[in-house]
Amino acid sequence: MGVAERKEREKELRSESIIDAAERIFFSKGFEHATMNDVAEKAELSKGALYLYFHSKNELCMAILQRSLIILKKRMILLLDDNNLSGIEKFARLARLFIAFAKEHPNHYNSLLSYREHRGNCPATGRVIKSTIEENKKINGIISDIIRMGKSDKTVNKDIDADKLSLALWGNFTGIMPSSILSEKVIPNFDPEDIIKYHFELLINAIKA
Amino acid sequence: MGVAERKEREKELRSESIIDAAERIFFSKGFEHATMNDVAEKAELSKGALYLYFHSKNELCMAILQRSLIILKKRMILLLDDNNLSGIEKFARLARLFIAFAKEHPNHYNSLLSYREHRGNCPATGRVIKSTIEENKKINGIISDIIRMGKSDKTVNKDIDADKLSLALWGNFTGIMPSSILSEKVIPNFDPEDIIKYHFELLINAIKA
DNA sequence: GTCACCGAGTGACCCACGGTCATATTTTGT
DNA sequence: ACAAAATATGACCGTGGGTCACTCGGTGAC
Repeated sequence: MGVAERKEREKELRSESIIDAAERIFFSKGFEHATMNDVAEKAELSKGALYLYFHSKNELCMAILQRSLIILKKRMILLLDDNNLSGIEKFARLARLFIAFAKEHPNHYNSLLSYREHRGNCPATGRVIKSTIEENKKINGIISDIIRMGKSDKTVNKDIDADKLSLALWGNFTGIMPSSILSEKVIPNFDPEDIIKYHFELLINAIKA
Repeated sequence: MGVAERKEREKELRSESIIDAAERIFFSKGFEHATMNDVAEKAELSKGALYLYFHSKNELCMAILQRSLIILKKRMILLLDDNNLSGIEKFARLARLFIAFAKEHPNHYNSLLSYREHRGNCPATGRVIKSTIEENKKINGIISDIIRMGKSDKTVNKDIDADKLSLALWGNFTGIMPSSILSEKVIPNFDPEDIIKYHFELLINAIKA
């Protein structure tokens, strides 16, 4: 009697295909100017059906954000598991990883930045919010692990607080890039990559053993 | 014939009083849930009149954001002009200044974080956008000046790039705090202050002469 | 003093859009 | 075969940003 299981699977698939549609619409028109009707049409469903899967436009957007975190996480896991690199080297590569992610997935990177905008309008108890937080937790965990790895192999100063530094880095990632948008008009030839790289250089100097 | 001048002044005053009203409404209800009718009522004007002064709800919000930058700038100028402190000491106090600003003006700090949300929907040529960018430029300038001051008085390593570090710091400020909102549920007893302070400590270690 | 003019201010109105719900359709269990 | 349950529909609603034809009072020319 696998009917319940099959239904579950199908529900999951529908949900994913709605997110697919939402990504296309939101990424091309922008969240503000995209409508739920647009999404419904792209998903080949009626508008009402969307609300069987997501509480609101904002929650749908959070689902996209969650995907972004997963993409990023996967890349980070590859880095974490690379046995040819010392801890401090992995740390250094985080800079490149962040930049590459933002360049290769500009829309997903963008979605990360509007977290605040959507979070407030989602029911805090919803499954989407919960699993998004879960992903974020994992990402912070991976950064911490990399730093701790550096402490183990003596390439990172043993007094460094892995958890705090991990959070600071995440702040940089979600802060420097957008602030660059504000600054792009201000500083001629401004290059956010450059800023991130420079900042990492300073930090590496500060934490190496 | 001071009529034109008087009218200009009055127009300026009206504009400011609209921003006053908008601050009260937006800060108490949140941008999303506040309506232009609310603002009009608080400003003792009709809704139509608001649009004589601001192109859109988003532009009105940018005007608030600009105020936030001005408040922050004033505090930074006081620090910059303090003759009792060395360059590196001023740099160190920036951490406290950021934290104090965010604590004492939580709503204004918040408004800074929604820059991206509003920017896209304002005419890029509007006076509000232009003067907001101007303020941001000044703030980055002040941070750079502080760092350069440190290089002059030999408390900061002469190889430090003041402009890049300035942008990195601004990114931290607008990144760590909001990321803390995401993380608050993740890390028990998470304290964003702590993260900022810790991050500054590392940087100070990295840049001191 | 009069009067045409100008621009600030008004608020009824438009309409796009998020969200709902009574109803229809399909699937399931017996 | 048929009822019950699950899934989907789309007309409809309310809200709220933004507009515009109009009012009104101060201004300055004569």
